[in-house]
Amino acid sequence: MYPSLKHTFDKILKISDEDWQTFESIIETKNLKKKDYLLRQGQICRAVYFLSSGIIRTFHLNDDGKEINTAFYFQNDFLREIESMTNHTPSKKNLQAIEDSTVLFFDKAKLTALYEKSDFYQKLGRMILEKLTIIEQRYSSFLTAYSPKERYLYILENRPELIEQIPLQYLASYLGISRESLSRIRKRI
Amino acid sequence: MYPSLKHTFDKILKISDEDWQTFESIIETKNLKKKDYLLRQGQICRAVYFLSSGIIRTFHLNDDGKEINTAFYFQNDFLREIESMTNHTPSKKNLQAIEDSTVLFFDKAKLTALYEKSDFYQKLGRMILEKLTIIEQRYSSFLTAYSPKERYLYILENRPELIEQIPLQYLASYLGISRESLSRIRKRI
DNA sequence: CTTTTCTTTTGACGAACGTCACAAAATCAT
DNA sequence: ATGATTTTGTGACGTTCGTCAAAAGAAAAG
Repeated sequence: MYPSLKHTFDKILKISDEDWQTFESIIETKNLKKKDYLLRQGQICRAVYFLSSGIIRTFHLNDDGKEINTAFYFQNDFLREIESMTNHTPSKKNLQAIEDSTVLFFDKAKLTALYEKSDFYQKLGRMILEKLTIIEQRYSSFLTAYSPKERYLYILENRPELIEQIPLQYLASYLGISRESLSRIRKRI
Repeated sequence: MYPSLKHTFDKILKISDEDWQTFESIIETKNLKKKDYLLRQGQICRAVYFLSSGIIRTFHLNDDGKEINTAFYFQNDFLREIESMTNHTPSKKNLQAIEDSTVLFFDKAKLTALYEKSDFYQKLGRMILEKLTIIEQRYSSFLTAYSPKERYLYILENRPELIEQIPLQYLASYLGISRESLSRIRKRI
């Protein structure tokens, strides 16, 4: 079961049959229709999520009540909603399906129990976090190092799936600009 | 020895005398004069750093050759230069002292050996990474959710030490704007 | 197929930004 | 102390941005 998750684990740190069997037993599944929420602002996040299929976005509302998108997830991504889960605090962010999606999730309490059982999970958890931290660092460099137009061109070059599959109104705030400005940047090619 | 590091550890995860003694044995120290580099772009980062005293900045050059500052570190901060260390790839970033600084560093190979010895270090490492990831997530939200002026006001309110102790020319790129624009925002109060 | 709803584009306008050049102020080194 | 260097502020200018309002286009619902 869950071959794509197993494959994703294996790429990070080869998982033994035994460890995988134990891990499989804590996996739960959730199906989301387009526009369904996986997590809402204010809720406490109690699980680690792995996107099995579909597309999910992270967004929050700024002081003006405008939606700010800070992440888009595709197949085989781990969702980076660490703050709420780690600190047991209400999430500032929403996780919402952009397309019908299937999410695997691993309950935090069960995961903690696994951490005690075998070193392996602890190590895997650390390595996944390393990857997530790197992604976040790259995103903030991306936002500070480039102008709006350069950011769009960068995405066009390096993450075309965002432009093809994410509504432009969502993508705009991810690029740090308004909907209309993104439209005009696209026009200027 | 190293009371502030021990205290910082304890706040994250209570460290036993035994674990601390083992850990102490791998600690090394580096003193930096103002403008000295702890790490240069292109070098491979081989240690985790903890800033014992002083101020350090992270910056890199964008395509126009302009310096982009993406982090400032103060006393008792862990430095977030994860990508190069984790992936053994040349660093894209520079770590440079803004003031005379003392850095504790923990060699990656020695740290890995500790990870094998006791679960504790593995867990501590994971928890530190969780904190670093949260910081990075907040920074990117900060950049996308607020206008340049709002970003300055936010820093003024929440991180006044940046405005007091970081040269404005460095702070500007951290806020995602030009030196001159920051100067004008300050003028408009 | 048609209507409704949602998304993207366009126009107009004022504000803010980046850039270049230079001036003023502060800091450093001798 | 004083001259050199670095940092910060200002002026001018063209460009791009955000906003509001409305139109055009695409997608969803009946």
